Amino acid sequence: MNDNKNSLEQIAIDIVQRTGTSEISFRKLADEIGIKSSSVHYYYPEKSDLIHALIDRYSEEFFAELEAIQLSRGKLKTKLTKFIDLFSTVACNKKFCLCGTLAAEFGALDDNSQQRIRSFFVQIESWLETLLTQHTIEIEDSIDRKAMAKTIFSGLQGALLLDRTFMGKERIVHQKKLILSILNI
Amino acid sequence: MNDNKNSLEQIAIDIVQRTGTSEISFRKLADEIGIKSSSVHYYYPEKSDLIHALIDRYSEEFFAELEAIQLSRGKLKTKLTKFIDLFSTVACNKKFCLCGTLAAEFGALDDNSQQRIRSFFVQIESWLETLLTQHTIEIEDSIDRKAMAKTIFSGLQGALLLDRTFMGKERIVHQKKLILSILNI
DNA sequence: TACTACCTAGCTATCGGTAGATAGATTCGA
DNA sequence: TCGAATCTATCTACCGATAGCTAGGTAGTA
Repeated sequence: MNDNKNSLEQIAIDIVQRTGTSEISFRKLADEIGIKSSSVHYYYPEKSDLIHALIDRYSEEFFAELEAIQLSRGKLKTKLTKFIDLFSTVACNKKFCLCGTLAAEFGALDDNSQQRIRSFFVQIESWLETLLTQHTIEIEDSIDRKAMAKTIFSGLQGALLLDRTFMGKERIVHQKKLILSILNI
Repeated sequence: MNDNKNSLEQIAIDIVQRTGTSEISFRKLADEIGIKSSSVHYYYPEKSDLIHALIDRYSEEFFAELEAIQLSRGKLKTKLTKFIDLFSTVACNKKFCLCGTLAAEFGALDDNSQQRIRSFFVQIESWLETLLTQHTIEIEDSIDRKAMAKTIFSGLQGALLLDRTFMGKERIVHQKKLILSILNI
């Protein structure tokens, strides 16, 4: 990918995670790297094209991290801790999940963006469910893997949203303790 | 309060809960009730004044509901269920918490709005902690009331955010089961 | 030659916000 | 009690800034 295009996406993703889509504009992004706004339209004809690219890129990067966790050796507890630490890092950088941010302005997005965000959430919940299933002998049979995956992810998203407003990671830590406790690991 | 002012706030709160602050404009709000945008500035000189009013009003209405729950008779389980049902209702209306929405665009807000949102979250967590403390004999001593309050609220906020994108209330239901289960009530 | 990655220049629409006017209601002193 | 003054809630008319977006040009590369 072109250097400028790469920088544009990085900058845009960062702004969205901190402030939402209303704070990105073609002119502002162009100014950041010293080109003209019309040149940004060369890469993304419409703003919705830019948003789609941001979601796709953020998803790819996030799932690459999940794959690394999946491929690493270790117990369920170790892998879940690595997963949760991803959220702590985001909170400490005063950011929120890109797709979480967009989910908060869901009604303002086009259908295509909405579907991409749903897909992002579904894939993460699915990854978590797979993780719990692969380590199935480490947790009790009575635990509903699918439901637990959804509960873990939504709990962390909420904790991240709240923690960012307080510039800490307290709630994520509490969620972590709760998760490890109910899984008894 | 004046009828028009009242309507403006109701409409604005609804829009923010569905789409975020970028979708409200003085002209749009004015059009909705058939007045001119300059008349909206009569009530709210600047946009930030409007946002502050929305947070204050939303907070008041929410805490009125919490007070009603607090004053009702019943076990902890009953009261917690009523609390959680508040979130289910919001999700079913395709909305998200107003302050949650604003928290997602936190970096774009003025200091005053940020402080109001923090205060909203702190008060809710405090209300929950008080609830757990008042019904302290119904749950185990080992449970950290303060931490549990934060965990319950952040979990529900995340579940609400996610459920809205799927137009359901599945994750809220899962969170509810988890909460009642770990409290053993 | 054709493509990539920019540029200049400008369009229309909308934004938040302001100045100043006005009709009707309210208040208040003579 | 009546008229003057003031207040409330709106209006018209406008401002400069910024938004997304487009047409058409160009230097360098493949």
